[in-house]
Amino acid sequence: MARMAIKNQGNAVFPDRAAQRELKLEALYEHAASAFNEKGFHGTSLDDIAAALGVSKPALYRYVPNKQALLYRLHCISLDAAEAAVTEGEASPTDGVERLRIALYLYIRSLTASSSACLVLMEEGAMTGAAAAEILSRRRAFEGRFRTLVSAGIRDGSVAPCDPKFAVFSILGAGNWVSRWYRPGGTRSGEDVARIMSRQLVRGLAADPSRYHLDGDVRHAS
Amino acid sequence: MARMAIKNQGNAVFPDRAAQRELKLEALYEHAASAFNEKGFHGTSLDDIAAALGVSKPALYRYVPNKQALLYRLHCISLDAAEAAVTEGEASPTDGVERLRIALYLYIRSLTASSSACLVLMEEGAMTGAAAAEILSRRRAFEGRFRTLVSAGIRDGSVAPCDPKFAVFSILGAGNWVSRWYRPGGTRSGEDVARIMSRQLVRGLAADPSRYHLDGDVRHAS
DNA sequence: TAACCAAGTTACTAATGAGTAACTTTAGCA
DNA sequence: TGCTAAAGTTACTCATTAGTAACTTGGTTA
Repeated sequence: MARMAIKNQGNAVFPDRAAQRELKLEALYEHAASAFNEKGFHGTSLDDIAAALGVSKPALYRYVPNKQALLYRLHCISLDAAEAAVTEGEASPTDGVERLRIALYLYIRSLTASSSACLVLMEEGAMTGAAAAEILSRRRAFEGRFRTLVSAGIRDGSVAPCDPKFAVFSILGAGNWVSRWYRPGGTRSGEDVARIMSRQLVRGLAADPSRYHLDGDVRHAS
Repeated sequence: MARMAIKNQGNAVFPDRAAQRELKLEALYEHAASAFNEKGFHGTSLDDIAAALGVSKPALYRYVPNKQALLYRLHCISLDAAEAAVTEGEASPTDGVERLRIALYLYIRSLTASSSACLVLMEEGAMTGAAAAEILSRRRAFEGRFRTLVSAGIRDGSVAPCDPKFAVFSILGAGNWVSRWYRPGGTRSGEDVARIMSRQLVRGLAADPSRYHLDGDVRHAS
């Protein structure tokens, strides 16, 4: 058995095993997230997920303590990406409306990049206990930062006066909806989708909409 | 068998009973729809719904043949309202962008008017068999009519050149999201919400966005 | 009054699905 | 080579839940 593997000594511990495990964990997250999105949390059984991964249900318990915890992890992944997007938007050295567009662009792009980041459309009541409260509060804080971006844009004159609450509901709602219809491998990349939609949506709020052209995005407009 | 019911002749048929039944059926639809929206189809048990209505589960089977059929009925109610909205928009004697705005306004208003009309955010895989195909195809046709409105607007010059597919995904996505956060009894009526959002969203697509002012909608923009 | 039927009840069944126990196999390592 | 633990298996348990059967009650009609 020459699976001797000199690997263990110097640097990595169980180099293969750990890497394999990481890959499988990611595959689990991807499959679980897309199944939850399509069939809902309660509509997806662990047997379904296990079968899709080619293992038996108890094998999943080596990776995740239980179904609720799996859902919680997925929501965290999703929120991490969302928060990173808005953070980068906030930090951009430009005016209010552009910061808003950048945050929205990055957020939509994150939704198209991986199913794991797509739990936004999920039924809200699926999570229970303290975890539910935590996720809900992060989600609200995320929306709050978008509202602040809108308010700042109104103050600096780059966003037309409007009610930030509804403005954010509009643009984030449209963004969230992407996870419903976007599937990788279509004619448009995730970046394309994010660019087109973020422009279109922010154009509706801009004090000077002419800054945002849609022309470049025309397809079959006869 | 003279239960041809002489009662039947004059005016009302089983005046009390039938009216009661109708009311209870509507209450069932409302409760079921809002429960499905919050907790998902599979996350909502018939026992839950029955308890909320103050009856026992088997009583529901006097009103609906089974759980799938209940879901189907709710989707039909939802689609009836949606189709009525787009039909009225199409028939409005104005230009393309305004027809689009009117259709969107009526659609959003329908979502705020009753939980029964709100199944849009539901997990798609919940319905099975021929019914699923029928609902999906009606939903697609509905979206297609919106795309046609956008294309017509581009042709008559009232809508800025853009990809109708993404334009419709944006505005309907934002509209659908309303069913997630809107609850009757807030500071804004369903009509308010529909008016504000439809204006804002269509402004992003209009060839001349200055037609759509957001100013009237300002609230706490500090 | 008697018959009837709508509307509801309690008590069940059959299936599904989350989670556990106990066993097997294989990879890594001294 | 032999030890160890990770990774996975089959076989269960227990709770939940869609749907059914059989019975009770009360209003409506002849």
